[in-house]
Amino acid sequence: MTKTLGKTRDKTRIQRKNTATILEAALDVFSTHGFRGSTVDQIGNAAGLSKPNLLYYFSSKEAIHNALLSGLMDTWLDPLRALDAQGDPLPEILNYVCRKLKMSREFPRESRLFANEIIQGAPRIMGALDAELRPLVDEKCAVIAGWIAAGKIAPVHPYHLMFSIWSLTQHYADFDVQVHRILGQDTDPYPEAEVYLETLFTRMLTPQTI
Amino acid sequence: MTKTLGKTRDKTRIQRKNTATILEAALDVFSTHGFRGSTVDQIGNAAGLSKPNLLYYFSSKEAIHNALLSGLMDTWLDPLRALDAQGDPLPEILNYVCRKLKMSREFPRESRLFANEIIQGAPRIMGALDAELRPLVDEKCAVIAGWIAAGKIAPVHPYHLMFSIWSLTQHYADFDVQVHRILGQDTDPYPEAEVYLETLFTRMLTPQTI
DNA sequence: GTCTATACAAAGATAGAC
DNA sequence: GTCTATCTTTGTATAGAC
Repeated sequence: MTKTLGKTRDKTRIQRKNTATILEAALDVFSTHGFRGSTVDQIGNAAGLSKPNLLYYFSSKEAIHNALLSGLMDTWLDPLRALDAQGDPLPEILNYVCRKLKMSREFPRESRLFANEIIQGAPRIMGALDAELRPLVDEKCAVIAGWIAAGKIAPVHPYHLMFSIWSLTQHYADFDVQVHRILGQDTDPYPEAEVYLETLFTRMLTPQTI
Repeated sequence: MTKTLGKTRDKTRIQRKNTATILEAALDVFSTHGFRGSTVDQIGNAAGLSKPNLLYYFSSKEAIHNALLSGLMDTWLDPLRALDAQGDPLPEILNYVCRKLKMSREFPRESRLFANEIIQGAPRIMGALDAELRPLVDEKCAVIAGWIAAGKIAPVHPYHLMFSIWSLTQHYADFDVQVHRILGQDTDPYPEAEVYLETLFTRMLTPQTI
């Protein structure tokens, strides 16, 4: 609102910074407690801002949640988009598994945010599932079906293969607490998980030449 | 409080019926919205009882939730308890997978209740994880390690094998909405899931004789 | 045992001063 | 842009009539 470019850019910089801080804090809170289980106060505290100030940047609690979700689906699908129909079938799939596992490791909160949303009936991302997820999955499953038909990998149900990759990799983010209760608090499960999953998919997908 | 056995039993019968109705309704609501996302009103409506009447049977919202959780862990571990160290290794594991998948099919709400709890940090069942889940898992993983050492099944990390069984089977209950969005609303995913999982674990665990 | 009415606390959102 | 104070709604739980 001020006239000078300098001040305008200052404002924008603060806004950007606070917006980012809020989203960061909100990710923490929403991913742990779910949408209805989270309060604006909690998010404010986590962000170091007062409740009214927080609502100066976002018009409502739901607006914050939407901002998080709207960016999420895109990022979430990146590893699958990178699956290359022209590549070597088995390595392509193993690399996809690897990328997905890396996402769980690096973005566990995003994974839990997504999981919370799906478990609770996906009320806010049902549209994105139909518009973005399903078409991409259909496309990539067709690729996999092609590889199977060509005898490049062993025959399996492409869609359930997809489900298995998701569930196996996301488990380490979503059920993190349980994994650590079993393996011990100080254990990093990811290195062994990577070995395990590579073994699993290699054995399952290697064509039987007998 | 009445003197005659008849009336006393009548009361008890009503109490049992209403208690069961409430728990049934609460399972519906809690498994969908999580603890903090659920309201006593919702549960009351689902149970066909007024809010105060519901609180006549359970002292608080948390008491209802506790009643559900306390029974859950035991049921949840039954399929794993049945894993028999004396049995044939591969069929034993495949049967465990099968029982676990059947649990997802028959008790999807219980699965989601559990998933909600774990994702949100397991505040109310951390104790049960340490006291019941971990010892049982340790025991059964030792059995599996024995089978591997004896060359009865191919070498894999026993604990990650366990995680993979859980994640693959529970996925069909917890991410039910997503599965149906991908496969179509009217598709029953379980028959093909069973074939897929049997194939997966057979290929992974069959010892390589080469 | 079940209801209506209500107390009480928590949470979302706004007003208005600074 | 940020705060204090406040309004309003919603939600947990209880009081007390029937």
